[in-house]
Amino acid sequence: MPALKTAPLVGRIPRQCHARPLTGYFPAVNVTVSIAMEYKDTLNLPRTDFAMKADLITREPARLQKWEAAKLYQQIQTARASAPKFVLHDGPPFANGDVHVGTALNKTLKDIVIKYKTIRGFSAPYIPGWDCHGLPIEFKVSQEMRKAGDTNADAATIRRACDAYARKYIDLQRTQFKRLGVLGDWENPYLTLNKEYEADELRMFADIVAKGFVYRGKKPVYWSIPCRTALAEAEVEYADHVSQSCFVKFPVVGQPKTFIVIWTTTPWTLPANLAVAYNKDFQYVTATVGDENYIVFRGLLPAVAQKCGWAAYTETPFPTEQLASIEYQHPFCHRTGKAFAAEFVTSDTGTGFVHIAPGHGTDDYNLGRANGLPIYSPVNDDGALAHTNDLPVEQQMPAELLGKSILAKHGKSEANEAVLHELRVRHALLHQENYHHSYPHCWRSKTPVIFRAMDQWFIKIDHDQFREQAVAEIDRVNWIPDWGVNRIKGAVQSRPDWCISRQRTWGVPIPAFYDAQGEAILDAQIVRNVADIIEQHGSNVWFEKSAAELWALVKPANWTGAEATAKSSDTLDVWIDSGSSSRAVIARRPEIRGKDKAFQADVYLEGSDQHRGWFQSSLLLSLAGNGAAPYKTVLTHGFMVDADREKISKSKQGGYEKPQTAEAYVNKWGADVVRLWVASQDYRNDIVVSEERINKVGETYRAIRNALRYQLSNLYDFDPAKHTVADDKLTGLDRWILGEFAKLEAEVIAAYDAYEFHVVYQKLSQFIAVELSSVYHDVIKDRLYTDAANSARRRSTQTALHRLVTGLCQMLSPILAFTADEAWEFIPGKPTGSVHESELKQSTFTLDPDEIGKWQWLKLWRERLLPELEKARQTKTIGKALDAKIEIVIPQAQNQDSDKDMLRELLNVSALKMSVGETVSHSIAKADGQKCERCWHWETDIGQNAEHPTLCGRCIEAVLQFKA
RNA sequence: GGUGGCGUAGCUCAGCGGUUAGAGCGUGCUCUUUAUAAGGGCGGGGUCGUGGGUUCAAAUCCCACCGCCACUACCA
Repeated sequence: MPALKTAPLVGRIPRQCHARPLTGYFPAVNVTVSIAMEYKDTLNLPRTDFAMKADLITREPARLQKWEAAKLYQQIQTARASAPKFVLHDGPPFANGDVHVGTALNKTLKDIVIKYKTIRGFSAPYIPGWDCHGLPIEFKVSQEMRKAGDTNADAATIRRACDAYARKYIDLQRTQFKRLGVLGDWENPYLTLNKEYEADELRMFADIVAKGFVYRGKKPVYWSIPCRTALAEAEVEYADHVSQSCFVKFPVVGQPKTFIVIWTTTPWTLPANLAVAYNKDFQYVTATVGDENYIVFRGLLPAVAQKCGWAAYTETPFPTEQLASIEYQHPFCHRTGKAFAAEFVTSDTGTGFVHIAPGHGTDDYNLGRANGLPIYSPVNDDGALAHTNDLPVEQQMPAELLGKSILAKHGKSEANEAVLHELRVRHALLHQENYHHSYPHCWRSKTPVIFRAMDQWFIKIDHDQFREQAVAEIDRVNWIPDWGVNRIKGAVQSRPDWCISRQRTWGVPIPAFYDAQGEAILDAQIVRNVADIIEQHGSNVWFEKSAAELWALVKPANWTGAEATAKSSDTLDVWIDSGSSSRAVIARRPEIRGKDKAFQADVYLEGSDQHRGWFQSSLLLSLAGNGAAPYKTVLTHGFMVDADREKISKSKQGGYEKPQTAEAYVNKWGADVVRLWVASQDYRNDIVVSEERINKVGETYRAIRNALRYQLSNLYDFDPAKHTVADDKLTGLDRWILGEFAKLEAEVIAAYDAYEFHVVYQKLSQFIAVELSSVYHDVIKDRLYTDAANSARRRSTQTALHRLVTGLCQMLSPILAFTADEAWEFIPGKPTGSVHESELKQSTFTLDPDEIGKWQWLKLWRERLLPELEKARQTKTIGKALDAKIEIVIPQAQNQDSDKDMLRELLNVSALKMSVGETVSHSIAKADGQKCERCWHWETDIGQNAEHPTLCGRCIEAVLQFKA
């Protein structure tokens, strides 16, 4: 119960009373200052310990401690044990670094959903997770070990260090997430490094292996040179890049001085050139320049001529069908190549001929395969040019090129330079220029990736109509916003086979073996056996034991295949880790297990980049391994962007001056302001991060807080059990606000249900500013303060206030997790200890149609008369509204005295006269009579009581009751 | 290049075929000192991205374009 600030003492003279000569304010009344203050003490002025100043920075951590001590999350779960279930499954953030604002946005949105579902009576458990494996951690750890002088650590040792590193950041991030007010089972999160998780992931993998999805193949994959590993689609991002593009002459065999002209942006792939592609629908021409003939696509000849500086040339048609039999000499290798028709050859850039290196591009690979070319990729793991076994050595690149590094340093790539030099000395280079375009980069090292063919494990997307099934499954899911469906469909429809092997140590091992011939052995039963031993010992067992030991442990009893002589050292793509959570978490944890389908959650909620990331990997794995999508609804949000609308990326290079950690924002504004800011903007678009915007949200926060404070402060003597007034006995004004409030509640609930939190924010803040602050709260001051404390009218208004503050706290609580709970504690007779345990049931309060009509009439008059009062104020006829009396003339007496009183109250004037006349009119004048010392109304009945000569009749009654 | 999203007052958002386009915040002026490091009132502020079209009527539907953003694509 809130402590009373001051006891209402009659007769006691407060200290401050001499601060101002009050006599001037009470004209025609001969009183002393001390008596004036005495009457003030008979007013029911607001009292509360709910502070005006939020002081979130200190108050929020204290409340957090309180929640933890009370085990609030567990209490809520227990209380909702038998309630209908709502499961939001957490996408695991990466266990590295501080919590970024973008991650904070995501977690806050999830928490708003969970808290809303909980307050609507659902059982909505939240099990947070972390993604623990992967390159960034391995990088950091290897770096630290190198600094410490340890350069020769074995895989198991590195992995133990990675484990410790991940756990350290899980602890750090857990603290930061909690600080945001996110409630959940923080003591039992799911971690992709847990051995139970790894085991379930491998069992899922085993199912997919058993169904024939997994194969080993040699095809071009994204390769990150610094990371020395293959990458998946989800691990590349696009960035501007300057390529050293060039136009190159390929001499045609048997036709001296005649060349096919190709254009490439990657000169380093020329040593891998095995063919040239053309488009059979194009018209080609021979351009003669001096004594040389160049074959190009006719439509591009002018552009090529301009670039290559051909001042004058003649043009003769070259029959396209002859291209099929043409043979050309590689410009610097001792081999020849052929031309093949291909549809992907376009007419907008280049020459109409595409240089084909089957080991370095998807189109090239497919064309090469179709025409029996070797998948030749003369690049080693270091990203340097090298010979391979695919071609006779004498046909491969000259020795000068060997060892040249492809990776650009200071804008120059050794390999490109060397190839260009080779072309120049052989007079094969027609033109060279920088070409600006966006190019895929490694998401971790930020360097351009290369396409490189090598032996990898893949999941076959077109296995057994799987791609079509996936697309069909996508249509069964509810995507919010609905354009998300196009995103993921596009991603699935166009994606190549999934390269799932990584040449790294910090990950779940691919439990494959090799026989003496080097043939890979991947068997579902073996994978399951490995899962079992990993569940016991953790995945390090794979790295600690020898191939022979492992083989003995996991070889199936009825094995008839080849004997293993070596084990795989590859690990699984981390997207397999997090993508397996439907099996390893949803189906595993009883509190979130699905009813119809054990592995299926109600909602996934992540940033829109996850359409090609977690949404996709989860869908593909769950569909392949479980038979259906792991979610019913997928909610997507945009990103945090700065004032210039640039994405604030976690891994952005260059960095920001200001730290973009959640902590920085929370420490400056408090979690509730951050949460309110998140809620305030339409998260389906990007969320703009700027001081200006957060500060504005801070203003709204203060308005909300003040409204709650005003309501609480006027309930200090209200006991709902004793004083609640029945609906039909409430005054018209109170019924009106409750009617408005019921409408608001319906709108807010609808907005929450549609996950449109910015609408919740708008509706709530506007209701507080318009209906409450400028109308209701302003009008009820008079009756709350001056009526007798226990009068029916005052209790009626308190009944309304009590309902308002209760409902407001509940509607606000998903967003203002701390403040709503803080205010809740001050509500007399609150139904539960914390607002987060309470249940928001939709109100059934409605106004009668004639009441609604009456209020329309009243509001119309209020709108009409307020500007008139302002005019009177400006001419100094009155100061405040109470100094005025108003007369209005209406056509017919459709309203009774009570309506007249209501209008007077709504306008806060001392007197209102209503009369019937021909035309509508109104007039404003200074009020008659004298100003009552206590309530400041101007009344004509002042001075009728000898004991209280300065009071009006109403106040005399109140004061007499007060004394009694 | 392709696909998608967005573009309404300084800011955040409503409105999504029908009266002079709304709200809050901010801003200017002002009242109040009984929510007081609070509260009230009044005012200013918008070619609803641009240009066409459909319609009696368009911010709202259609088309084109412009701008911003995201995704996508080895432009070889």
